[in-house]
Amino acid sequence: MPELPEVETVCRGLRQLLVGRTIQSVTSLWTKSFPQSDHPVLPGAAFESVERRAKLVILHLDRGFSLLVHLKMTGQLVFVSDSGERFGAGHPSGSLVDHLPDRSTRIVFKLDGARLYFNDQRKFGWIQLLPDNEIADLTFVRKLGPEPLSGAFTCTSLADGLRRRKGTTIKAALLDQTVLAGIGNIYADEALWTAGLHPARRVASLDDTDIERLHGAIRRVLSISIEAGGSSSRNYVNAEGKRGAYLDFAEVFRRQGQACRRCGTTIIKTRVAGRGTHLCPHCQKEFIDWQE
DNA sequence: CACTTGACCTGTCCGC
DNA sequence: TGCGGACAGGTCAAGT
Repeated sequence: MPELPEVETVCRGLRQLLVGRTIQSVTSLWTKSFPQSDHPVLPGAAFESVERRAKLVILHLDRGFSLLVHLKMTGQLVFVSDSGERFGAGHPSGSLVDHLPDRSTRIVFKLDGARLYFNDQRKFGWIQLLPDNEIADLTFVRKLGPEPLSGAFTCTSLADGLRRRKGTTIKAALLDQTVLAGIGNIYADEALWTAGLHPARRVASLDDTDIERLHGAIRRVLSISIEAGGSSSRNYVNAEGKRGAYLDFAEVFRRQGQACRRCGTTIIKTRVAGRGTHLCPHCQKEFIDWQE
């Protein structure tokens, strides 16, 4: 599930817990999750820094290599110290991952004094080891659009990105990582409600004001979620195995049948761009493009 | 080129 | 209670 706010939250946690630690060994329980798990550079390598790009976790090691981790739908990176001490136990949003490894555990990094678990129920996620200087050359990294919370993401850059997707719906365009990086199904729905735009609106029908509202909505929704520690959805946990709180504040996602907090109309769930889509039929009017 | 669909997997939930 | 089918937060490779 993890989208930008969840991946950002995981990265912030790992930065505190991982940097300075050394990998002692790597155990693979599912080869396809990390085909290079027995690479000779790994034992003895230390974590230097943690970075996020789009929904990608980048763990920089010394020795000039990095581990790239994509959590896809159900991936988790959970840090557990050898003492068994549970970080943040008793946190209000609670709900810890209990005993690791469990049946979703695919890769175990044994560190000095701790373990890092890569869990992934649906096995879509992956880990890749590669030299630092090759990260930027990866095709899918090169194609990524701007980071929505960076200065590079402006109304103009959004309009430029959308120009390439004029023929499709605004929801499909927001999910396109080459338009902007890091939005997934939850935050697409949330941003479109915030901007008052119907998900099935054709990109070509948006005017400058619409794009301006959408730009602001994207930034606001993502910032609020990061502050809340990401969403509280089923498969997402942060580096300490805890859930976030964002869905407590969600306006439409998984709120079908409940009242819109802006106008009281019942939120509906439908299908747009092949994905479950939540919207308020009053605040997000379908746009009819008249022509004689 | 741009858009849509299917595939990758496991688990859960819902209706019969 | 069991079983089949739809669906789940992502993204690529195919297809049109």
